[in-house]
Amino acid sequence: MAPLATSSLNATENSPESNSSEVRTLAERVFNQLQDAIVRGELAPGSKITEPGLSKTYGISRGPLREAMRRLEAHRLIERVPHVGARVVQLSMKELLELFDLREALESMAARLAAENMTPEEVQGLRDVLALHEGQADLKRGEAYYQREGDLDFHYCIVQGSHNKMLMNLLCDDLYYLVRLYRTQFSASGTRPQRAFVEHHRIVDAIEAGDAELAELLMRRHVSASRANVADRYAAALEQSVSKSQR
Amino acid sequence: MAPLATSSLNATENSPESNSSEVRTLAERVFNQLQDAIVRGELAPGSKITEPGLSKTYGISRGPLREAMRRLEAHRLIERVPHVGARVVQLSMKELLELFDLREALESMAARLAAENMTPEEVQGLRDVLALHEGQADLKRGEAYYQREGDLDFHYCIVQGSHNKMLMNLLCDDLYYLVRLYRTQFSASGTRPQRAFVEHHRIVDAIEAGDAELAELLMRRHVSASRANVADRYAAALEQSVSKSQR
DNA sequence: TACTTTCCAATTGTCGACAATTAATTATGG
DNA sequence: CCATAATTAATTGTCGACAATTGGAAAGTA
Repeated sequence: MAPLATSSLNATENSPESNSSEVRTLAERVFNQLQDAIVRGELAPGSKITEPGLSKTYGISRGPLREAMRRLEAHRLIERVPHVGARVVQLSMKELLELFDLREALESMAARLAAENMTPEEVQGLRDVLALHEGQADLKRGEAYYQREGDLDFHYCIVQGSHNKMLMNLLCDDLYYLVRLYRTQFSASGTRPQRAFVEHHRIVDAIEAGDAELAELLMRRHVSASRANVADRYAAALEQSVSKSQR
Repeated sequence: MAPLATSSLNATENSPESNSSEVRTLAERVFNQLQDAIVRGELAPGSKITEPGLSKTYGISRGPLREAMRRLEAHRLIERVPHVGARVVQLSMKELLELFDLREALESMAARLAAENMTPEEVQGLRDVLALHEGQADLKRGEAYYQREGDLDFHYCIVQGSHNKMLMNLLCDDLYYLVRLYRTQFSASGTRPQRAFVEHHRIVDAIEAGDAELAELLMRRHVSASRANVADRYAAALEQSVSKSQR
């Protein structure tokens, strides 16, 4: 399995109409487009989306559109109520922290399995990904590396390395889209500079050494620290908005 | 949140047409029917299901039927290929073991959270469920308690007790249907008599005591033991079929 | 006979129209 | 003026028909 060449994740093409050679059906294409629009924040969280509206916007009939919406619902990117309509999900902080708890349990497991099952080629691919990110501008500027797409590429690779298909489906097909969504919803350009990057390296070291226990532990800490950081920043923002309203 | 009164799980009505007062749409109803048919094994694993066929069988048009099938696909009960068709999933042993790994990670987490968050009323509900099962015939006969629906009720309650919505969705809406499906596919009337039942009691004890760490550990062991049991039985069956073919 | 090519039947994908339900608006009475 | 009820507009649910794609069957050739 080849390592991810670029920071584009999964099969999430960029908006330029995604090459039609790979997308075999209309519903699939509009699903990708909608998914992208939601994750990027172009469709505001909580906003109501209507079938005739989208039907006109994307120039397709309601048939395939409904199919796309069903898939969005399955991925928990929208919420539907029978006979009422659909809205773009709006993650509360509670749900966001729940999401982190899930990631902690699942990704630590993924790291353990990766340490047991990853091939040398796959480990090298992991290192390549890290090297690639290392050269990127935003990391050099000491800005939020771990909050960017690149971070997910790393986690993505490890999940692939677990060789557990069910886990791959769960994390990559379901949860990671929510993670990306949150990053736009909370405009999380967080500041946890090189530390996350160092942690990534340590995790890869453990995986390469085949130390499953250590890899699991390090990944659990890594996600947990990320969670704590998000919670802290949220508490701080809340504090600030409170003091501001008292002024 | 009231404990489950009976051994019927979730909203999975029995085949008797599920009362239409709760099901608001045709697609939803046929989704439930199909789900039931698959989990019960009435639709053979790996068999191809065709839209016109089901359309006639259930007496509805292809529109809502496709919607139901999309939901089945999201729950991983069927697999669809564009322009080709859909088949009922057929779990390999490898995937089944992967499923158990997932459950181990997620349910141990659920047990920990349950120990932290469950209300006394909910704990009482858990005890009621166990008491209910204790009186059932199949347990008394020493038969496979942990392989029956009742077992899932127990796990279901604990997941609910975690008060983590994301976790609840993941386990109850996605994975548990697969677990039930496996039980019919592998005709797993396994023989792990009262042991599982005792383990259940120990877990509830830990939860009631608020001992999160212990609850997590016990649940992890419980699922792991169940997994090992399944793996052993499979290996034995394989061995037997091999020696039989050599005869 | 074996292999390729052509054709056809069946299934899936897409569309537009109609029915059912909901939310909002207006009308009505206290 | 407010609350309640009837009406209306809009949206979702459902249906049947047509177009596009696939897999296999039949025909043809080496």
